[in-house]
Amino acid sequence: MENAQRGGRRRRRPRQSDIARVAGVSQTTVSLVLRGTTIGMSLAAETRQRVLDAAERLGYVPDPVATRLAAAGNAMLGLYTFSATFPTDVAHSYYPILAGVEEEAAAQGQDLILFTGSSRSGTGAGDPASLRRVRVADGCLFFGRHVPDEPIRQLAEDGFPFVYIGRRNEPDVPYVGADYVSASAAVLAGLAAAGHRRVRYLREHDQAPSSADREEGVLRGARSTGTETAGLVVRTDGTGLNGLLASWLDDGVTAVVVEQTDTGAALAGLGAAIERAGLRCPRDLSLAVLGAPVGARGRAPGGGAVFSGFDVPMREMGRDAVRLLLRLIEGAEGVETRRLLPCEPVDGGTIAPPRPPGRDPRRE
Amino acid sequence: MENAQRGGRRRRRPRQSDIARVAGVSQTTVSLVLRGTTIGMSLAAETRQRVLDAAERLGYVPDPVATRLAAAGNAMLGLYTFSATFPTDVAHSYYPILAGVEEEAAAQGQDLILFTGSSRSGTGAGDPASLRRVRVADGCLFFGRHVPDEPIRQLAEDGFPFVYIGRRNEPDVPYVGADYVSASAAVLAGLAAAGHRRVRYLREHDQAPSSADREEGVLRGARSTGTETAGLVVRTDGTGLNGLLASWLDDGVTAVVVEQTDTGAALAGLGAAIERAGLRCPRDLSLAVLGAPVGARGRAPGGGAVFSGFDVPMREMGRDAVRLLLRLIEGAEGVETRRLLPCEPVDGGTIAPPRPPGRDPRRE
DNA sequence: CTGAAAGCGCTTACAG
DNA sequence: CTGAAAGCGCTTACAG
Repeated sequence: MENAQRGGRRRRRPRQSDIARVAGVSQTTVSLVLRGTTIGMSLAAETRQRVLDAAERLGYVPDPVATRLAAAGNAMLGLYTFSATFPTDVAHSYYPILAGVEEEAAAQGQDLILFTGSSRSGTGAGDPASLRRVRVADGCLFFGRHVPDEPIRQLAEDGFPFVYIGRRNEPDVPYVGADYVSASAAVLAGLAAAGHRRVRYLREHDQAPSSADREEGVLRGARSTGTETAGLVVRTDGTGLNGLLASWLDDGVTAVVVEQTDTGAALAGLGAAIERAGLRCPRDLSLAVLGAPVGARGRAPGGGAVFSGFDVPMREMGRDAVRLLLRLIEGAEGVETRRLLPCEPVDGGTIAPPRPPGRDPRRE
Repeated sequence: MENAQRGGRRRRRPRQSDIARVAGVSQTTVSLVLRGTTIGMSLAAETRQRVLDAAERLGYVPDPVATRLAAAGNAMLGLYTFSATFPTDVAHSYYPILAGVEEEAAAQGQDLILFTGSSRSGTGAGDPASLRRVRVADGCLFFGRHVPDEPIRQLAEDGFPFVYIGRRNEPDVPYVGADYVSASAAVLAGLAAAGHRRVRYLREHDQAPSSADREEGVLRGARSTGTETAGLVVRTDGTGLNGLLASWLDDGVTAVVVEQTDTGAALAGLGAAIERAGLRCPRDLSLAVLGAPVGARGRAPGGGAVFSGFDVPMREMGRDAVRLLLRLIEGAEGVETRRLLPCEPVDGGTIAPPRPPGRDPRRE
C-alpha cells in the first residue's frame, strides 16, 4: 500500500483531458463517449473502446460538481433534514424513513447526499446557505416537521426538483405523506365500536400538518360515530398529566387517544401518569396511539402489550418519495405529485370495552 | 410558487456579472467584495457599498456549485458500507456509527455522500465500479466486516484519503476501531473475580478482525486469571445450541460469554436455548456479551436484565473516523492513523457467583 | 484600489 | 465520425 496516505503527494485526479491525451482524441470526444450520449451516436467503435480503456486505466470518475455546473445530472439525490438526520435523543424515530430512502435510491442506482447544514445550527432551522448547497444533487428530498418557506420557494422558482416527505399545505409542492386523517378517524371508529363514548384526544402544541391532520381525523371520526366532541381535544406539552388524568377519570372518560410525535412528549407524559395512578390498560382505561412509536418504546405502560392505533408507513414513504423525485427530475408529465399513503391499523391490545360506569379504577 | 416544477420557464438568477454591470465595476471586484476576501482588503468603501447594494437589490445568491468548482474541493465526505447502509433485518446494529459520522461531519461543515453501490448487489461485496465512484468525495469512510482488498489498494496507491471504521490487518491502512482485546480480557477477569473457572466462549465462524480480537482477549483474560482454556472457545452458526448448552451444564460450566456480531446469530441461538431449558440468568448461569446489542434486543433472556459485558463505542468511532479522515485530506503530518477506542464495561446484572457445584439447574 | 485573464472540469451546439 | 470553441458561475493570481 505504500504510505500514500501520509504526506504522500496525492496524485491529481484524472480528468477528461487526461484521458483524451492518453487515448489520442479530443476532450470533447471523451465527454461524448463517457456520457454515452445518444446525440453523437456516431462514434467509431474503435475510438470508443480506446477512450473507455484509457478511462478505466486512469481510474476516471466524473466530477459531480463540474458536471452539475455544466448542467447535467450526476445520479445523486439529496436528503435535507430540518433537524439532525440521526438524532440522539429522539429514539431514532425517523430511522425507517432513511432506511426507505436509502433502499430505493440504491435500487435506482442513485447515491445519496446527506446535507448536514441543518443539524449544525442548533435551531434545527435550515440556514439558507446550507440549503442552497442541495443544488449539487440532481434533486432533493426534504424532511422535518418545521420547514422554512422562503429558501424552498427559491428552489422551486428555479425549477430545482424536490419532494417533501410529509404532507405540506403550500400549493404545488410535491410531497409524499401519510393519510393521518383517515387513519385517525378509523381509530375513533374502533373505539366507538368497542363502546367508548367519552374519549380524550391528547395532542401537543405543535402546528405541523401531521398534527393538524390527526386532529381533523379524530374530530371527523368522533362526529360520524356519535362520540362526544365537547372537551375531546386536549393540548399538552407533556407535563401536568397526573392532574388531567385524574379529572378525566372523574368525568367518566374511558379511553384516551394520543398523538405520537418526534418528541413523544404527550405519550411519555401520559404513560408516566398512568403508571403513577396504577392503572392497567385496557382494563381500566383504553388507549390508542396515532402513529406508532418506534422500537423499544412501543410498549404500553403497565402491560407489555403493543399500543393499538396505527403505524406510519415511514419506510414506504421514503421509498415512494425517491420514486417521485426521480420522476420529477426526468421531467415526466402527469405525475401525481401529492401523495398520501395509507397507514396500517394496529390492533395492539390496549383497547377493550369501557369499564362499567361508576367504577373508579383508582380505588381498587 | 408558480408551477416552476413542471416545465415552467424559469427566470435566470442574477450572477456576479449582473451585479457588476449595475454597480459599474468588474466581475472580479464583485467577487472580491462579496467574498469579503482578506487578500484584496483594499477596496474603496464606496465601491464596496455600491456592490453590496446592487447585490441586495438584485437578490443575488451565490451559486454553490460554481463556487465549489472554482474553489476545488467539494466539502463532501463519502461513506461506503459493505452491506446495506440501513439494514432491515439486522436490527439497525450499525445505526450509532452512522449517527456519529453524520454528527461529526455536520460539525465540520461537511456533507456526506452515502454510496449505495454495495447494497445494490445482494452480495454485500462492493463491485469495483461503484467503489471507484467514491472518488467524487474528498475522502471516504469504509465500513463493514468483510471488505474486498484490491479496489481499496488502488485507492490507496492513488493517494485517495480513506479511513476504515473497524480495525484492519493490512499494514498502513488508517482505521478507527474498538479495543476488543482489552475489553474482552476484562470481561473474563470479571467472571474470574466472581468465582467462575469453567467458562465457554461462543463465537461465530466469521473471520473478521473484530471476531479475532475478541477471541484473543478472551484467551488472554483466561490465562491471566487461571480460567480453564481447554474447551473454552466454541464456534457456532447459531444452531445446535440446545445440545451444546446441555453438555456444558453436564460439564459444570457456570458462565458463558458470547460475541455479538451484526447477525447476532450466536447470541440469538444461545438465548433461545437458555429460555428453552428454563434457565434463569444469572442464578443458574452467568452470561456476558462481548459488544452490546442495540435497542430492544439488549435484554437478557428470561430476566429483563441488561447483559453484562461491554459496549462498543460506535458513535465515537464514527465521530473519530471523520476527524481522522479530515486530517488525512488536509495532508496533516504525524497523525496517528491507527486508532483503537476503549470499550465501556457494562455491569448489567447477568453475572453472579457460580451456582454451587453439583446443583443442576435443570432439575428445579 | 480595480480589472483583464485564466482556470475549476465538465456539456453542448456548431463546424468540419 | 471528430474537434475547436463557448459557456456554466465562480475564485485567484497577476497586472496595472
